[in-house]
Amino acid sequence: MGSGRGAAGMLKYQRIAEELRSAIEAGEYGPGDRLPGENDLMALHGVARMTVRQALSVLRSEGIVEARKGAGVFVRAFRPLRRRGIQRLASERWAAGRSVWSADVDDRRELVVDGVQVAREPVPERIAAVLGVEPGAPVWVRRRRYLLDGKPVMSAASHFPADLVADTPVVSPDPGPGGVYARLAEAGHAPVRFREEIRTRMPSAGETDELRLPSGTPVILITRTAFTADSTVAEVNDMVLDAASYILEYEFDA
Amino acid sequence: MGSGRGAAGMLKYQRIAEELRSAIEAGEYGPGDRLPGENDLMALHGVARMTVRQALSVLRSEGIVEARKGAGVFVRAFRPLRRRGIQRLASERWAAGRSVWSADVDDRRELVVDGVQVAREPVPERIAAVLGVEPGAPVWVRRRRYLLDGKPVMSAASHFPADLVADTPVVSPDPGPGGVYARLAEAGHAPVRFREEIRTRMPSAGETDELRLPSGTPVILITRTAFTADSTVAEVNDMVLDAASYILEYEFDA
DNA sequence: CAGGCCGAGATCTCTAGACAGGTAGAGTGC
DNA sequence: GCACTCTACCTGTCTAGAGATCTCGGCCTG
Repeated sequence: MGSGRGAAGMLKYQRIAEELRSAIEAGEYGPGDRLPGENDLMALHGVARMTVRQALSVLRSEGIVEARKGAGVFVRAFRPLRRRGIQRLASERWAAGRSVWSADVDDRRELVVDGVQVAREPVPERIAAVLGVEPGAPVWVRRRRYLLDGKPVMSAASHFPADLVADTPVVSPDPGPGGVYARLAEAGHAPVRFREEIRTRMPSAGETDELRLPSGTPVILITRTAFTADSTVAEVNDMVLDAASYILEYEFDA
Repeated sequence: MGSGRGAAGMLKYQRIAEELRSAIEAGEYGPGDRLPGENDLMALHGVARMTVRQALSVLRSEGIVEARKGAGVFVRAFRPLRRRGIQRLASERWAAGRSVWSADVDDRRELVVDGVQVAREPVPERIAAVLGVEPGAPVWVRRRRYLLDGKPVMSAASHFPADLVADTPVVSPDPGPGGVYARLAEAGHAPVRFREEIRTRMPSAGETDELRLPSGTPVILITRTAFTADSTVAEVNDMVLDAASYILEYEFDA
């Protein structure tokens, strides 16, 4: 048969995708509901399996449905956290001994830290210049993952210049109340200014794996640089967030 | 043949995708270069066309490759703009009569405005609550698109309460030096505080169309709310950015 | 030399069928 | 009532082939 513009000027797989999409938008299928299966759609539209699969792959890559092998195709939900970029780093917060992250969760949902690892590693090239150390020089790296309702929503790797944090609680797995910023302050390296750089792209295979992302979800990359009063860099924090789990917020004066 | 784990524990299409991916990362194919075509890959790996296509679709959905029908599959480039969220809205800037957007382009590349439209429209539901007007009430909407080297990288729609901007240059296509914020200030509604909310997802069909996005590129949604000194909302600006064209930056004190 | 035509080659769409492997509910046995 | 097995169903992978449609460079004409 080949292709050729179909009846309504639309390709078959586009027609099927469009029909399902508008059914979802109309609320016929709510979050978590199962869509008709491949076999149903084949019979319903009189097309081959691969055509139905292409229609479903459109919806998957748009991130509005998620296929679970052996079970079916399901409508995805969007229930993001709100991450307040500026207030959460206000110094009263970490000075008071509260964790920086408690500012993230607006509902009663809980972010838990998973698998903290602290190690001395050679500095990645991209970060060496920002930290102001020689490429390949050792830095301290704190890696951890954050789970929401058991699902990973973010992974982070903080990089500290080795001479700044050696023999401080910053390099112990549990840095104590107020987090690493409170410890940095006690060591005379209080962060006074932050820069956050944000970009977004589709995840690499490793990121998909680590955050257990369904296909069709982008990741948000945030690189935060913390500056001390004498303009040295105390930390470079590389974060990878599940885009479907976050809304970022920045509030500031003109 | 069916599937079943292949030789190296990897599926055929994954093996092909992985091979191409690492060749790209190794620099064998630079930005803009053409990859081997479907027929070449079929012959080279001894697989069916659909299998090669699935491999290429993995790379496309990762956004590292872009197919041009009739021509081939090409490696994509990533040359983003830097958008400084806070400095660019500092009041000295628009008071001095400079356009807000000149702060975006760091290189010598130029952002040009395309197709400004100003109209009175019923307020979208999502924005009504923020603006503090009745759902469906008329508001003034400024729509425009921004092009970089002829390619659209962002579209924006600013919403103003009707009573605030009626009979001001804010609702004329060309608001004059300093942009709409300077005009709002002259009308006694100078923005003194901003909130930007950021989220990210795959684009809808309309967004793909308007920004001419290749598949595999997410969009960044920024909603900026501008507050005046008496805490009323002067503007809600809904922006859609091509994620491959932007790095966002926010810099602030602890 | 400019401009249009044309064809080779590229991707895109679609078919019909097959097997692999995961899921979840029904039914069975204790 | 509980745990286990079995099975029908579902998605994932792959084949071999064919027509549609777009691109781009070469050729030919004026």
